Amino acid sequence: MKNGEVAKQIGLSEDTLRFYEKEKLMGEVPRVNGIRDYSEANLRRIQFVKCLRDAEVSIEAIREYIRLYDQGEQTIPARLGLLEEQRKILEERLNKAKLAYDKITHKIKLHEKGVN
Amino acid sequence: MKNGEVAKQIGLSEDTLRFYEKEKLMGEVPRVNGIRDYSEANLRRIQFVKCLRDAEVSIEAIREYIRLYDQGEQTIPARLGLLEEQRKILEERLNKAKLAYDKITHKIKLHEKGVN
DNA sequence: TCTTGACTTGGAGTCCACTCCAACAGTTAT
DNA sequence: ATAACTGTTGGAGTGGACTCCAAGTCAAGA
Repeated sequence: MKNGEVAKQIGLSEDTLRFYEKEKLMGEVPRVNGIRDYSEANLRRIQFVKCLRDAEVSIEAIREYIRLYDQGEQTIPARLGLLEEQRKILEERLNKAKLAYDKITHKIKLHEKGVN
Repeated sequence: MKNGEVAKQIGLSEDTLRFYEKEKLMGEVPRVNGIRDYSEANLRRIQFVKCLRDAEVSIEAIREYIRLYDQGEQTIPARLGLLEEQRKILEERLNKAKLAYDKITHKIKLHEKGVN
């Protein structure tokens, strides 16, 4: 599958896909006549990366996770540590979003009641 | 209350406080001998802005909300629209964070079971 | 054969939200 | 009164994550 098709299917720009490759988030991407031909494994990884990026996990953290992953079994403890860390960050973000959401909801309610 | 004290109390850098003022997020900040002397109203606003920024609401959106707020009652409908919009964005973010969180949790579980 | 269109690369540019800095001023402690 | 501290301004610099662009290659269709 070529870059343009993947971009369309996954919902990322072609540039972003190339950028992620440069940033070592996707491992080896095979070429046919110099043209990218993403494998199934590539696609799964892109999906995973996109999911993490959607949740605003940093490129840096994703790269580190993948670097470990590609080194095999003995990095599992390190990977676990990294995942837990990201989980904490996400939890924090969730809480902050929730808080702002609630404050906004509260403000809306005040408006609706004509209090404000 | 002076810039440094406010920074310490609220948990923002002094530069950030000045930056927010430049970006029109704080309205008038009174000066004594050219030195900022934040009022109670200023402080409440800073708190609110911080809460929104913690939830990653853009400076742009915050500025717009505040611009409306400072124009009084007749902007309430517009403000409501803006708040609803931000609420939607936050909801989206929450969902994405939740999704990534779940995927990561799932991956951790797989590791714990030694599957991966 | 010529054009169109999708692809390649390396590198520059953009946007956002800060963050740092130089140069200066006023207050406080010794 | 001199140093240390805390503040001021305008403007430049930073880091992250893209996004755009020029110049080129290659394959397929009119």
